[in-house]
Amino acid sequence: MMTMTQILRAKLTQTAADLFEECKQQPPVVRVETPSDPKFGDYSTNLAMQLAPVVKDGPMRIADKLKVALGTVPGITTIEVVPPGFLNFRVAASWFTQQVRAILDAGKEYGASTIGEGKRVILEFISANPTGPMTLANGRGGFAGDTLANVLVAAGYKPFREYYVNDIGGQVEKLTESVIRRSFQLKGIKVDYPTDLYQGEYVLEIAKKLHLERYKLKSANELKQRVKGRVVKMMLTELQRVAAKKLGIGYYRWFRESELYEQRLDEKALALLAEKGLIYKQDGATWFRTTQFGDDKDRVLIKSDGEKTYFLADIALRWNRFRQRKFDCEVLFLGADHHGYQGRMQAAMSALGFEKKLEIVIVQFVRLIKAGQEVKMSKRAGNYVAIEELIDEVGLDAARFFFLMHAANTHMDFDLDLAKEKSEKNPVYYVQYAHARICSIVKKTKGLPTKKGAAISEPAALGLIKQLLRLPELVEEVAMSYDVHKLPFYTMRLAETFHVFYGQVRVIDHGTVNPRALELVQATKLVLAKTLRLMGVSAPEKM
RNA sequence: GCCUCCCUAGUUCAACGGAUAGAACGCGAGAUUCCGGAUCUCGUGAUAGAGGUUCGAUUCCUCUGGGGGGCACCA
Repeated sequence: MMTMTQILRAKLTQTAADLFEECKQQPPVVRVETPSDPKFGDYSTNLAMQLAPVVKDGPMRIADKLKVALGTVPGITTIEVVPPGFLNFRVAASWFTQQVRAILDAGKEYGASTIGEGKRVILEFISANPTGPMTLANGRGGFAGDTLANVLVAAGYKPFREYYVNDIGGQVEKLTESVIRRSFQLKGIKVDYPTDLYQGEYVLEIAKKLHLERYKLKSANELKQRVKGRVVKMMLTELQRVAAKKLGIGYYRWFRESELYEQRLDEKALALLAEKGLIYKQDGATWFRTTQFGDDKDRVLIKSDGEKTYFLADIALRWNRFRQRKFDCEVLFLGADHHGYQGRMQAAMSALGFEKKLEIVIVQFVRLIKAGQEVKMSKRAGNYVAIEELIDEVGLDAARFFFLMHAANTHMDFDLDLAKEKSEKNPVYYVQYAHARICSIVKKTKGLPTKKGAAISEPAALGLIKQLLRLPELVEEVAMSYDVHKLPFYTMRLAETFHVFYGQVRVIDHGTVNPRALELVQATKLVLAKTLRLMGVSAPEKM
């Protein structure tokens, strides 16, 4: 089903091309909006103003020409030209009311789009090191990534959720060392515990579960090797539990860094870069000339001690994703502390011929406020609040909604003391209440006589239909911009519009049902539930 | 010092370069003899400062001030 914006966009593009020579060569990008103020019509475009510098004429004159050339458009009753050059369209009430039927007919498919063209896109998000509990920022990135994946499905892409596990390397070594030392301490053996080891409580818990005394040790090194494997496994299991059970995120795959080395993809990546003369040795280390691709400085791939950097692994990983597994593109969600990583990563992509395949979304930190004071959090020091605790406190729906409301690139504050109180004032309940109310109404209409009602044309009803019609556009918008925060704002708007409608139009009137109003309410339920599902938030029947 | 993100109402956040800058919470005043008052209606109140580009700037550019995060052979 075509939305009115799609119809108008197509019409206007064609008309502009017919009218102006300049538009034949390069078709203008036509934007059609739904103005907030009804006096500007139901739909509006600024095309004439955009065209003014191109065709070198006044916006008002262009708007007039467009209006005349457009002629009549089905469903449109009037076209107004308004200074400084807007074209405002008014839609027939009958067209709107017909759309309700169309939404219900589309059912679960309503809002779906084909702009994705079946492209396979891999989404990597969270990917916190398996060295401690997930942070609030991890959760924030996780909700955004998961939601975007849902939207991409609706937009016709084939998304693939992946968690990249750094199961080897310095951080894992450090955690293992931490666990071993804690184990000794548990047995009453005095060992020192340097401050650069992991300080969190969870290290003790792992140490308790490990029962180190059962190991028959030959050497400290052997102990470490055997413990390491188990520590990683325990941490991984824990992360998987939190993701699935607490965050409500289902990953298709947990990809281990060690898999890359088992497949020798690091060597593959090195060979490719060497072939292009992009590698050199200095001070015993192997360097990659990322400066040739706009990076500030060259980067190390293999350290002088023979250890491979995560950067090398990340390059090998892209080879795996784009060449071996043939993904068309990737969206990578990174914490703000990694933003300096973008330059070298994109440089590597250019070097390997993967230009524009990798899109990086930087998710800004969550600042925790406690008793009016900012809490400085550090994973190593163990003095931070895990996302799991927050969800236990306020519930998954409230947590997801709250985090999703904030655009990824803005810093956000989270007041922990107000978490509980805030959860009751969380707009998610406002939205869910609208859904529950609708379910209740629909249930009550069962078995009641139906009144022969004319089409509904109350302003509140038309306003509600207009909101419902926004969903398909929203899905496309979010799929292209990754602005998932638009979803919760849309549901709030939709719920509000519904509540207003509820106050003005009766579905059940003195024991009889107005069938047109009932249809509209059912369509609203469908759209509300669909949007909430995209966000991973439940749509309760009652609350 | 260099790079980057942010600065909008008392608070937390919205607004592809468009028309009167929107919500939520807070505060103040109202609304229901029938569908869920976790609702609705009205009021309160903001673009950090100075320039620039533009028909038009919260949005783009420059400078200033304030805050977050980077600037490793860590991730």
